[in-house]
Amino acid sequence: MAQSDTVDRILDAAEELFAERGFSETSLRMITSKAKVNLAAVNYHFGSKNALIHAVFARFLTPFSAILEKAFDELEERCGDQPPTLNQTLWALTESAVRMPQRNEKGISIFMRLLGLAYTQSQGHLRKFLEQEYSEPFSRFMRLLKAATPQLSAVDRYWRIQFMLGATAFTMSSSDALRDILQNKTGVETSVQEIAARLVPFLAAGMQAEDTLLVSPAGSKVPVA
Amino acid sequence: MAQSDTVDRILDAAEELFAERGFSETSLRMITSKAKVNLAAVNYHFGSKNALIHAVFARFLTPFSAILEKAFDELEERCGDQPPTLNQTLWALTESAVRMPQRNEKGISIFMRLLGLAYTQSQGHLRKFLEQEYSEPFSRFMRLLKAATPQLSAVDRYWRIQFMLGATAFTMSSSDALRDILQNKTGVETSVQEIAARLVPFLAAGMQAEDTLLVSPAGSKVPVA
DNA sequence: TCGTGCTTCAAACGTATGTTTCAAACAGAC
DNA sequence: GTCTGTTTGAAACATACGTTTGAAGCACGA
Repeated sequence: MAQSDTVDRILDAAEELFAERGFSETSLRMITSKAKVNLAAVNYHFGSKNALIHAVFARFLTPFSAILEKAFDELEERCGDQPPTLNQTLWALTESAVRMPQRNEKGISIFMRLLGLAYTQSQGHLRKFLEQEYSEPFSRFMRLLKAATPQLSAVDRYWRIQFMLGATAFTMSSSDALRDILQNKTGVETSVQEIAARLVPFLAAGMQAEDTLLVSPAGSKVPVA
Repeated sequence: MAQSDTVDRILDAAEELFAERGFSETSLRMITSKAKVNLAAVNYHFGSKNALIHAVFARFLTPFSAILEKAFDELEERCGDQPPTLNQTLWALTESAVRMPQRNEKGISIFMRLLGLAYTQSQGHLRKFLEQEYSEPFSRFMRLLKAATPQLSAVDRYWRIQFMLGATAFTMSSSDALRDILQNKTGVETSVQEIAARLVPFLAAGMQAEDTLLVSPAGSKVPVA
């Protein structure tokens, strides 16, 4: 049992339960009983439930952001003086995610769902934690996106990035369920890699859409700055 | 006070608080004190907290699905024998949402956020309720999407619809926060209508993207059926 | 062998939740 | 005015939560 795997068992159970049910809907008692660990162990090892949530994210995000930085380094080096294209940037991101060493087969989709929840559930402490700890790779990604889409206005780009985040987080967060539905309907099996392969062209096309309509087809006025 | 506006005051307060904080994070005591109503009134009028959640959704969705059906009727009539285009279908949806009679200025964004939460927070009872009550307009929308994208394989269409749902639900569910961030950064004000006006072209372009990559640029094999 | 520091354990703490109770207040019909 | 059914009110209920406590268990160097 070496240096007590209690910590890891708690993290594994918490990660899975949080992804399934959300943060407030998951109690420490659920976590500790799934991890086969005493209730007090969470507060002993982590201090509080919020700190446990942070630890779950840190265990994944810290190595991921390192891999991502390296991928961006390589990409920029390969491109020389001209900025990487949108497709290249998006692929660098998804490849980094897919290449992450995974604890189990559900690894990626669990974490995508957690990232989606982090954005969606208004857990103030989590947002603060993520912004403080991982602002650098995030803003670097934003800079690459900006360079890859010089034709967009800042406002257009801002919203389209939100749309991309949404499509990604949402799809990946429910990728298990969506895969199962498709399997039942058509018998088609789908891997996370395939989903990514379908997602990237969708995002790139949306990001580079030409027109932002000024007036809806039905005639209602829609002012756009 | 007619026939006791207690019910409406509860619904108003619940709607707003749910949108701000999510369902489990909002207690009945918060709701009743905001509504200036006795705690027991919720269980008296609605039966349970879950039933209150359903009532909040029903109050908006029932008239909305009626408006939506009418919009689809008109659209199909206008198009005669050929199916409505993708843009027309998406606009029929967003126009219906925007044209809904609103209780106050926050009306739409509150409800968009609630819809996002409904998809995101895994409240089993809510999902069941929505599927049972509003499956018809939803599946009609799916049928229109299918007719509008005959060039897509069933599998491609399936995934791209998920991407659209994700971008929409995610953006709308955090539209307030995203608007505030943009306002702080650039001073630009944004209405829900404007977000929709930016979202629709993004979705349409993504939906009609030409290529589904077979192999990632970095060379990893990504088999696509 | 003993003692020390870290870890586990069962139990309890205080607080907050959704729900129930039952009496008081109320409205409208007779 | 009185009766009847509906709505409100204050209080309590049982349960679940995150957290704390203090004793027991354990590993390991002196």
